[in-house]
Amino acid sequence: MVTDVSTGERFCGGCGFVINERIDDSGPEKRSFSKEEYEERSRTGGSSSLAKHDMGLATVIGHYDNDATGKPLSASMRITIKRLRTWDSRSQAKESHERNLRQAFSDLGRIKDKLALSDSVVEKTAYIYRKAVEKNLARGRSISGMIAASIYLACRETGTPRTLNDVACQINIKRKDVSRCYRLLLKELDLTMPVLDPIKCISRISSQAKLNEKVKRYALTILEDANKMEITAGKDPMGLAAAALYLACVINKEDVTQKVIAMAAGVTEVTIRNRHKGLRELLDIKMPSKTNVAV
DNA sequence: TAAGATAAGAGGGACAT
DNA sequence: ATGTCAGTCTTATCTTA
Repeated sequence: MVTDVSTGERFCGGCGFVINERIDDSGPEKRSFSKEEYEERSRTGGSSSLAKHDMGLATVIGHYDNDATGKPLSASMRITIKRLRTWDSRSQAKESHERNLRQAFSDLGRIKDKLALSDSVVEKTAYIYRKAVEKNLARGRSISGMIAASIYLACRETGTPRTLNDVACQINIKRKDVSRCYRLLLKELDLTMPVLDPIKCISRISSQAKLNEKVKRYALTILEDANKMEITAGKDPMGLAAAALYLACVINKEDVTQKVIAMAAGVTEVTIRNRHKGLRELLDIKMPSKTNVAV
């Protein structure tokens, strides 16, 4: 059992199931939500403003504290009705949410194997997806898109190396749809994803491409310099790391092609070339005093 | 064959209207 | 809310060493 201090939720540490929510979760936000829901519903049967006053015939409980004849309710009755109203809207919202979750989690189960996800990633995905559904972010969007974004998010959080492309391909949807949902989740759930650490990128690429330690360290110093010169802003960290590694290879006379590194980094050779060019210009400024290496 | 160059196209952020 | 703009990355094709 874990308590999320920021939201006050208590949830199972094992499966991410939310056991109970904070009581003032149903503050002003909730009221406006149920009102919308309300008008939406009442529109199915004629004029909306009339439907709201249809003297108890609607399937939802009206939000005016009058009785059938229009007279105000007594204080105690008002409280009773208020509670009924809460449960009324809650049960309706819950039901559709549950349907959505069932569908989503059955999808998740199928995808888990395809992407070789660990259990903890799956749990995290489920937790994220639940939050998304609670916030009504899933409405009007495809379940697969949201579940894909949740998976990607969970991977990023747990440091599981899966690219946006990996996820999108396995779920059979377009990459851009996943990334759209992903960004939405980041924004709406107030999550901040640390920018991919170039250092981690370097070790990942070099292990994938089987590069030696020396090159790795050299690439790191290149990246540090690049950071100081502020030419890294807005660039794909993977591409940057790949270019630094490539440059380090060239300088150290390692026989590694751009293609190998590009494959390992998941970027194209062109990107490596572009970054590579920039890095070389940087080195030309600062190299001459140091080692005089032919490039 | 690997590396470099170039061009067209896509997706997204910033900013103004 | 919608359109425009600059910058990035990708794909594809051609040239060069």
